[in-house]
Amino acid sequence: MGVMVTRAESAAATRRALLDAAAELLDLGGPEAVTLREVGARAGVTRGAPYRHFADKDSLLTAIAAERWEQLADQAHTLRSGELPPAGKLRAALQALIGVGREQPHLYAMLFRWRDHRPGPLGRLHREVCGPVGDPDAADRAAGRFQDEFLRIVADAVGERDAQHYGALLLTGAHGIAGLEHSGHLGADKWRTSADALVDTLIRMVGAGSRQ
Amino acid sequence: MGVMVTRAESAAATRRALLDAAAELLDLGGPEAVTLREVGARAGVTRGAPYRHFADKDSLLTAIAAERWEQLADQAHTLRSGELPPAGKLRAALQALIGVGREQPHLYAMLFRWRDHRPGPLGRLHREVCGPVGDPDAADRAAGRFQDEFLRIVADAVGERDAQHYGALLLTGAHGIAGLEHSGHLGADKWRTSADALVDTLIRMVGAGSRQ
DNA sequence: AGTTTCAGATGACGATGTCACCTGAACGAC
DNA sequence: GTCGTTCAGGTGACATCGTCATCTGAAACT
Repeated sequence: MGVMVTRAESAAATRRALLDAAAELLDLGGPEAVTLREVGARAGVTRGAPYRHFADKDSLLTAIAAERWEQLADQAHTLRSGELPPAGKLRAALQALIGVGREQPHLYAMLFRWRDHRPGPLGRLHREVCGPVGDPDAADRAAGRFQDEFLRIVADAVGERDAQHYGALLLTGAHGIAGLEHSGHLGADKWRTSADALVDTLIRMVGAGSRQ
Repeated sequence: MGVMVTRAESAAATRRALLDAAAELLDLGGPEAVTLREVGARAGVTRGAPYRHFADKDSLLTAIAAERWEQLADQAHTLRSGELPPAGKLRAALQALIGVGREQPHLYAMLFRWRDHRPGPLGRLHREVCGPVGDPDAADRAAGRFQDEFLRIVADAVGERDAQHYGALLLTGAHGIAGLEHSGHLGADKWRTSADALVDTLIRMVGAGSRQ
């Protein structure tokens, strides 16, 4: 790891610093707190520098989500080839997702955000001149990779036949648990239960339902 | 319905117009599209008028969510005293929630938003002088009313014993289904299923699980 | 060495949330 | 009925934000 000299190395380092700074700000105060000025300042550059690496603010946030999806996909892949029992793998995969929602709620919201895929009114043209800066579909592909891994885990647990239906049921279930836990609508005294208990019940029910 | 003359009537009409305009803009383009200037313009007033009726933009959006929760609570109440079979009531209640997510996704997101309960850095003081303008806890109370009604429906369907646990499971399930349907992560070819099918499976499983 | 490329800096613009201040009409007391 | 009060709404202003056009200096290339 020599000193940064080449322009490519320097640019790559800046891009990484921008991503890290933006991710930190996202965790702290949500998308609203991710101002390009503050991101640039924390990365040691100025306001407009991010536009050399990302089409706009939205692309920067999407890139962060893409990296997290990659992590989750790798984690699921490792999990799949592990030695846990099938139900245990299911539980671990769902808990991994819920864990993101618990520890990084703002980032979690980005993971399941509507993909606007906005072409960019003017930023698009600007990027066409300066060349492409990032794959806007990267997040979708990474999310797809996680879903594929998860689908395999489900198939190993409940069989290939209904893996898709039950997989969707488990995924939506975990997503809802993460969402209501975060919004505070679950921790109230009204529902005397916990996210962990709900996940376990969900897995148990799916297991029972698939065996009959 | 005479002509508006009294100041109270005029103010109430303006408040209603502001809520309607904001709700429309919210449906069209999300919270970002709800600009106080445009809301004022559609309500026939100017920029700063909303501050006479709401502490800030966030309070306006919260008031919209509160009204929708009221509707949902009333709907659930009517449903509870209806003649549908218990499982049918469950299905209708969950579908009502999912329906909001399907037809008014931005509003739906507001329903389950983290309640910041921000006291308002300066707007709070301003409101203390001009008097309170709206109950910031109204949304929470209305949401609680819906949850109470739903909890009763669940208890009628699966028994009082595990109503809380299974109620939470159903609610989180529906919430997750609504969320993934909206984000597009469910409609993909990967998960060959539908929101309706998932809801039915969920209810069937809960019914089976509670009977054993 | 001279030319080109390009990451980053800078100035500027429009939009937005918010506040302080102002205005005119409805309201209450007499 | 008159007069002072209250208060819904209008207006100007400010800070902040995303974004774009333009500029600059150094690395990269010939």
